[in-house]
Amino acid sequence: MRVSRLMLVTLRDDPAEAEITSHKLLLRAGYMRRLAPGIFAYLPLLFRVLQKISAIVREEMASVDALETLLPQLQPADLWRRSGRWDGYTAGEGIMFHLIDRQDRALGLGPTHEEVVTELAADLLRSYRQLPVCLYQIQTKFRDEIRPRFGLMRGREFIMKDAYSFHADEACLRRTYAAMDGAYRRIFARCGLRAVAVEADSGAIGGSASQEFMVTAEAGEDLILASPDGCYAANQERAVSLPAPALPLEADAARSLATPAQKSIEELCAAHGFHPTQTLKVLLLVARFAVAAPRAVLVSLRGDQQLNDVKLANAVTTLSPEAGALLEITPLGAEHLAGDGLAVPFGYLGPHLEDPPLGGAERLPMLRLADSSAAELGAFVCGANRPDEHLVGARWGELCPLPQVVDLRAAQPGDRCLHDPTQRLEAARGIEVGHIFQLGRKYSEALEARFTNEAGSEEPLWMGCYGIGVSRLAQAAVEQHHDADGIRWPVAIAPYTVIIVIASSQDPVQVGLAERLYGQLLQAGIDTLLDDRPERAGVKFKDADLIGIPWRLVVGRAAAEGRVELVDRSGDSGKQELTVEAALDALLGLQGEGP
RNA sequence: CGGGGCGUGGCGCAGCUUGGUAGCGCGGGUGCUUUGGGAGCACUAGGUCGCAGGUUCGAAUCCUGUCGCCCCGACCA
Repeated sequence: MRVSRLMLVTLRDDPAEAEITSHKLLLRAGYMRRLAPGIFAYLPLLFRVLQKISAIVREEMASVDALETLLPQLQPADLWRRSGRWDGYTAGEGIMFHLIDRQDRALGLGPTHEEVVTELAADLLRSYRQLPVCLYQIQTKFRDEIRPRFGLMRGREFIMKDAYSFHADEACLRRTYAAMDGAYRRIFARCGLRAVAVEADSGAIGGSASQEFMVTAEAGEDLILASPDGCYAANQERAVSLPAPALPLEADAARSLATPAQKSIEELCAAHGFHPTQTLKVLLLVARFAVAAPRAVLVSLRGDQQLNDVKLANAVTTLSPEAGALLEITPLGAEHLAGDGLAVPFGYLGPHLEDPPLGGAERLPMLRLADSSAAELGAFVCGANRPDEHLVGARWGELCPLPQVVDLRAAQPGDRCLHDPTQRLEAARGIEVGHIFQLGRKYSEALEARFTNEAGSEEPLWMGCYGIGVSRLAQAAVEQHHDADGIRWPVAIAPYTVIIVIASSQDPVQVGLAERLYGQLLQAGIDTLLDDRPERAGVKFKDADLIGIPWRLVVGRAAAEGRVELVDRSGDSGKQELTVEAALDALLGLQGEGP
C-alpha cells in the first residue's frame, strides 16, 4: 500500500481525551477515532492489526478443533430470563444495552453469548455421540460500561473472540479447558505479548474454575498477586493468603471500656495500646436483590484485615439462593433504616448486633458472616453496640454464636502464601486479555440443554466458555511495546511488516529503486508500505516511528550506489546500511522465521 | 450515580478574574525557497465561543438552567 493512499492522519499533539500511552499512541498514529464514549472507529491500520490477531486466534482455535460460527447480537429478553440473568444484566448497574421493539418485545444487545449458544446446543446436541463440540466466533460485543475508559481497554462496543464447549461429562470439559489454556498461551505468545495466567473470580458469568490471562503493564486495571516461585498467581479479587499472626489478647472476662469518639480501629488502638490484630472489625452492609427484599449483612473481620467485596458478593449470592440476582452490596446507612432506626451505633458495632429494622415488608434475618481471621481469634476487642463503648476480652460463644465462617479478607502484597508460607505475595498490574471458565451445568440446566448419555438417560450438558478481548489485546500490545517515538508492534500483529521510505521523492533514482523494492516485496508476499508522499524525510521518519512498522527500509542518498538503510524498529538490531540485495535477502528471510 | 475538571476554527490551547464583538501553535490551500529526523517566508480559507434563557447600550467573559466530554470510585474481554 502507498502511504499517500492510506488515509493516514497522524497527530503531533497528544489528544486531550487520552490518558494512557497506548490510547494516546493509537489516536496520534491514526489507528482509530472516537465516535462517542467507549465507541471507536477502527481505521484501516488498526483493522489490519485486528485481522492479524484474528488470524492467529483462528489458527489456534482450529488446533483445538473449535468451529467458527457467527451468533446473533440481538437477543430476546425471554432467553435471558430463562437463564436468570436478565435482571442482573439490565437492572441496577447491569451492563446490557436493551430495547423494546415495535411489537413491544424486549431485546438485549449481546454482551456475551452463553444463552444463545446454549439454546442452540439444546436444539442440536441430543446424543453423547455428538460430543464434545466447541463453537467460537469473533464478533462485536456490547456492554453499557459504567465508565468507558482508556480507549479500547474498556469500550462499550468491542471485539471479542468467545468460544463455548459442550461435553458429556466433567472430565471431558476439563480436558478441553486444559487444551484451551494451552491454545491461549500460544495465542498470546504468538502475538508477542508477555502474559501470565492467574486464578480468577468467575463473576457474572458464573461456573467453577476460571483463569484469566493478564498482559502485564503498569496501566493495567487489575491487581495480580503472585508468589516469586511461580507456583501461585491470582487476581486480587480471588487471591488467598495467610494473614499475619495475631497478637493474643490477655483477658479473663469480658469488660466494657469507655471509648468516646474512637470510631475507627486506628483511633481505638492508638488510645488504648491495642494491636489491630486483637480487634474485631464489624461492618454492616445491605444487599439488594432482583427478587427478594433488601437484606442486612453483618461481616466480622480481624481489625487489621480488609474486606474483599468480590468474595463477599459471592458468599451472599450462594447464601441467598431464593433472592434472585444480587444487584449490589453497599454499606448500610441511616437512610436504609425504617423509622427511628437511627439507634444503630455506627463506629461501635459488635458481632452481637441485633437485626436492624430495615425498610420493606417481608424481611430476611440478617446474614451474619465472619472471615476466618476473625473466627480464629480467642479473646478480642469489639464494639459494644452502644455509643462510645467497646468490649475487651469478648469471645465467640460467650458474646454471641460464631457466625458462618467464609473467606472474606482481601489478600495483600507481602502476605504469606498458602502453598509455601516462606513465599510472600508480590503485586503486579495486568490487563485482562483472556478469561476461560468451566461453567459446568449452570446454563444447560437453566435452559434445559440436555443430551442422551450412553446409558440412555437425559442429562444437562457440561459447558465451558473461553473469551479473548481482541480489540483490547491490540491496545495491550501497544501498552507493552512502545517507546518515546511511538509504537513498536510485534512483527506478528503489525499492520504492515515493512515500510519503505523514499527520503527524497524528487530523486528519480530513489523513487525508481523504492518502486522496484516495493514490487519485489509485495511479490514475495510481504505486507509492505511505500511512503511515497512528497514530504520531507524527517516527517516520514517521524511517522514511520509513530505508526510502528517493524522494519523500515530507507531509500536515500546511497540509492545511486545501490545501498539502502534497514532499520529494526521492533527488535534491537538497530540500523544498518546494506546493499539492496542484502537488504532484500534480510527481509525475504523474515518469511521463514517463526514468531 | 457520588466527587473533581473542561466545553473557544480539524487538533492542542490562550482570552473570562476587571464585559467593548476573538487570538496563538499545529494542521489545510496557493506560491517561492528548502530537502535524512515533524522546514522557512508570504498570502489564504476556516469559528453560531456547547445550547437556552437572563442582566447590560454592549456578553466568549457576569447570572440561571441545560446538554456534552474527560478524570477518580462501583463493572469486565
